[in-house]
Amino acid sequence: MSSSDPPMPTDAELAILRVLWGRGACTVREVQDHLDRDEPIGYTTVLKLLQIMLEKNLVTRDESQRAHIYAADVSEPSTQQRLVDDLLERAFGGSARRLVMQALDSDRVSDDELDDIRALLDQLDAQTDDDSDASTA
Amino acid sequence: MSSSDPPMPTDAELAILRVLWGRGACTVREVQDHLDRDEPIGYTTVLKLLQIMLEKNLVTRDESQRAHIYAADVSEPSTQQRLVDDLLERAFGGSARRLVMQALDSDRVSDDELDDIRALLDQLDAQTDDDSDASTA
DNA sequence: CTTGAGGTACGACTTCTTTCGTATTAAATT
DNA sequence: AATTTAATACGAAAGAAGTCGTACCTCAAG
Repeated sequence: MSSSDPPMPTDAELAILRVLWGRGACTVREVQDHLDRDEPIGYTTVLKLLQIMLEKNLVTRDESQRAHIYAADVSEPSTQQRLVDDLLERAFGGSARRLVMQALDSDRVSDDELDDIRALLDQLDAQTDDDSDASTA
Repeated sequence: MSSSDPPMPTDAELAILRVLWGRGACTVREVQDHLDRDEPIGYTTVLKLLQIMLEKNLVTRDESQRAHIYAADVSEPSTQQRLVDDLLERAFGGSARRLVMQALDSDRVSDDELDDIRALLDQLDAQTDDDSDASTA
């Protein structure tokens, strides 16, 4: 294996990844400028974090220019999936149902979002049916 | 304020809370015996964690017996809610829709669970309508 | 050539979490 | 009463995460 299992990003690393996912490859300064934290964060702090993330293979960097350009080396969905799975294990005993219910039961979900989710449910139903059909074959 | 805002439980603390939620009030030894960790964990470690959790108001204890009895002082749903909200902010930019989709998109969800979730969706639709009516009053 | 702006590298400090060793206390048993 | 057993309390070490200061490098402008 070469880089099969990237480690779970820490809090600060996740904040940086979110910038890279949102804006694409960035210099250190760009990342710093677009982190939205409560507290402002020093330039060298961001730099150091990116260097650590490079070692962990969470990002890649292009050193061809003087200002190195960093890009995410893990995808947003796969990272989110790992975070959700982790929370699922740690706090919900693996029950996705209960996690989803907690998520929905916050007041953060709009009607439109509910519609979207309902659509996804339908789609999953179809998939699950396909699966069971396939598994009986 | 007296104890209005309990802090977010750490990993080890959450594991302990899960024992207390599942089994009700416990002695230190009971907690230790029912923690399912990869590594076994020392008695005094559990004790120390519970003492810290007591200071943080995550648990209460009954000292009337020689072996103190600890009980969760935060509820499972409210804690789960806070963990979900936290993940929502940190990784999903507050979009519950996307979190739910990640959660559902794992292969962990059965048909029955999907039905449950659909039922909750319907219920939420009703609630949302009620809320908008009420908020105009 | 000198200087200064803007970059990288890296060590070190702080705080938080987890862990356990050791001291002490209290009860029960002999 | 003495001893053993089982508990609590507490200090402190080890590790991880986040933060920044400082040193150094490079290039371009004067």
